[in-house]
Amino acid sequence: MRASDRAYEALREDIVEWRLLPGQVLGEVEQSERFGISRTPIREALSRLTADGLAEAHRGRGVVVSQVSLEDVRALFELREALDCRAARLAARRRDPVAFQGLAAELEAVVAQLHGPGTDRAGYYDLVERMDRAIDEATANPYLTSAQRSLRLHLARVRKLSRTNPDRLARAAAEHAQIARAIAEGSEELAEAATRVHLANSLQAVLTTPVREWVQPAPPLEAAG
Amino acid sequence: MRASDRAYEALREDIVEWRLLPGQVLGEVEQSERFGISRTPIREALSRLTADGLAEAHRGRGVVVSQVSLEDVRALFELREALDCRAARLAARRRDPVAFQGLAAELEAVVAQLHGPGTDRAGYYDLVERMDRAIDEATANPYLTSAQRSLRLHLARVRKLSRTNPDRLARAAAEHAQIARAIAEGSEELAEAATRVHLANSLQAVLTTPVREWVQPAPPLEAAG
DNA sequence: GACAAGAGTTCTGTATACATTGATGCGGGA
DNA sequence: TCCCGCATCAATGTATACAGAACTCTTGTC
Repeated sequence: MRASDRAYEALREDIVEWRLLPGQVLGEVEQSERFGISRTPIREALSRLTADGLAEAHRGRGVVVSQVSLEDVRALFELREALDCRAARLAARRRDPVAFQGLAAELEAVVAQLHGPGTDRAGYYDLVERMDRAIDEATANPYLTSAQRSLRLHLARVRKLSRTNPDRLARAAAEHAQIARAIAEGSEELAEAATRVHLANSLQAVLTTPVREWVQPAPPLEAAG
Repeated sequence: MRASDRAYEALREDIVEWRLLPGQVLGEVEQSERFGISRTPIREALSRLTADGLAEAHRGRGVVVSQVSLEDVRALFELREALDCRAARLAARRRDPVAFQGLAAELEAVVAQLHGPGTDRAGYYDLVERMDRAIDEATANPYLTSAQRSLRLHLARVRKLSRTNPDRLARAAAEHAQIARAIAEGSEELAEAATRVHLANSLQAVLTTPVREWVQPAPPLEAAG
């Protein structure tokens, strides 16, 4: 694996996991010393982060981690509605029924399990990721999948801001199961409707959950680390 | 302006304008000699092209211009329907009425002019570009705009494949005028419907217009020029 | 004659040195 | 006391050298 790939993925994770806060300056020399590699692969990593929208190149001041505001959350969910609804329709049209029946069954099991004592967040999130991949595969549209990939990066960052309520987790799983069933049945209308319901509830949950701070304070100029 | 920016834009134009054909290998040394700059800014330019999807990094064989197939056209228009319809709705909701009334009037003038003797393609394309920007501004959604920017790059490349029929040009202008009027009136439903009509007709036009070749032949290994 | 193994060559990936540009802080003047 | 301008400096932008890997051509063997 290339050094630039390692640096890119590490920095991306740091930003998504809020270990690197918005406004943080990502100096080339600083990061190259941190990873023990030269500036060249760091430059490529920062370039990719900028293309992803996770960072912005400020002329003369280098690359800084991008801000996330409440307005961004609205904008992200607007784009998500456009992409997810279309993806759900296309997936329902071209899906492998068995695959989505399986996902629906697994999701139902998670719903039942989340109503019990244990809360297996990791298992649920893994299942959602598999369902996203299954939808991407079913849509058979690399351009749509590419747009989704970029969008999910930002959504993951926003999601990490607030701790999802356990009750909401169970309801989200039930909504995902509904989407999977609709796709398995091949009903485009129902798949889109179920997606709309899920997105509306998800946005509601994000907006009503207490978050740390939407607008991060100006970070210290000296590097954290 | 940075050398890497110049190289990126020049290469991007070359790909969109089909001066660089799919499968063409973009060697770092070759391109650096062509632009008279070193490999470093060329690497950054190629990296951006790869992020755009206009080129692909082949392990060991460098960066090559990406292919465009009939399947890609279908996929692009599927994504376009998702993005453009949502953008039209949002623009109708948040638009500046005067701006879109002005665009509608200009488009009507172009329609009348295209029905006459002269065919001012450049003027029409410039007007469409201004309308795209106006919609981007009205949606007030940087993530949606970013997705549109990427998509339009690929669409421009596809569009250059076939010469648009003059009759189709006039009808397309009329459809654009319809969209602008709907947005100016603030009717989300009508804006979306008009967009759907335009996209269906555009796709139809692309698919029925004789094109050079959808699948380009394997390019010569030696660089062209 | 065909296939496989090896050496040569050419490419990418990385490191580092140099140039250039923008930021910062100090001093002078209004 | 505030503002403008210049010098200093630090960080980015670029060039180039080196290392490693992949492809290709050649050669030998079956």
